[in-house]
Amino acid sequence: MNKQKRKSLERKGWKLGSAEEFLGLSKEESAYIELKMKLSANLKKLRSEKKLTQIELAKVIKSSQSRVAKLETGDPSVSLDLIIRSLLALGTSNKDIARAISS
Amino acid sequence: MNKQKRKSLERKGWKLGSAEEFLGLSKEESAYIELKMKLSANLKKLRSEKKLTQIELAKVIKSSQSRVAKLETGDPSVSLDLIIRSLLALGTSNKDIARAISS
DNA sequence: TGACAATATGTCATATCTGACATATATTTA
DNA sequence: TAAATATATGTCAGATATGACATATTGTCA
Repeated sequence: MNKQKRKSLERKGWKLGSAEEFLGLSKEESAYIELKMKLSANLKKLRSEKKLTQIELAKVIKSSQSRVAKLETGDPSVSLDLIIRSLLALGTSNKDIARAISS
Repeated sequence: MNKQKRKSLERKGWKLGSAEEFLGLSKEESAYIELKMKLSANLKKLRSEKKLTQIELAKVIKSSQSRVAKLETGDPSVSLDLIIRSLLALGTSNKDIARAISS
C-alpha cells in the first residue's frame, strides 16, 4: 500500500496505527481492508446492475439509505457481516462471494 | 436445511425466526450461517495444523481462550469480521479464504 | 440555469460483539 | 486411576456497529 492510498484510508477514518505497528501488521490489516473494499465494490456494482436506488436496497436489507451509502463507500463503521448479508440479500451465492474475494 | 440441523443451530442460539420467516429467508440466512461455519471450521483446522493451543492463538489475535473456543464452535455471538481477522492473522490469504468459502 | 432525485456525510441512542473472567467439561499423560 | 492440560460454556461491562434522522453534496433533466 502506498502513502497516498494510506492517507486516503486514514482520511476516511481507518485506524492504521503507528508507523511501527503499521509496518508490523500491514499484511493482515491491508488484506482485511482490501477484502472489505472488494465486497463493497461488488455490492455497488450489483445494485446498479439491478437498477435499484440506495433507498430501495435499504428496504430489501432492512436498513437505511445512509447506511447503504456507507456500505458502498467503504466507511470503516461498516462490518463485513453487513456487507456480506447485503450481498446475500441481493441473491449473491457463496461461490460468487468467493469469486469477488479472489478477483 | 433439515429439521435436525435446524434444531441443532437453535440450541446454539441462532435465531431463525418464526416458521414463515424461516421459510421466507432461509436462502440468505442459511447461506450466511453456512459461510460462517465453513470459515470457523477452517480456522480450527488451521490452528491444529499449526499445533497451537487456543490460548496461543488467543495471544496472536489479541483475544481470549474462551473467544477462540466460541470462534471455533460457531457461537452466534461471533462476527464474520472476527473469524476473518483471525484467519488473516494466521497467514491465510484472501485467495485461501475464497477457497474455503467455495469448498 | 433551477428544481428534483440520488448519493454522501455527520450524529446519536440503542443493539450487538468484544475480551476477560469463572467454571464446567473433555482430553491427554504419568 | 488422578493430575495436568486443553477446550467449552456462561456471564457481563465496555467497545463497536447499527438504523434512523438531518443535512450536505452530487448528478440529471427540463
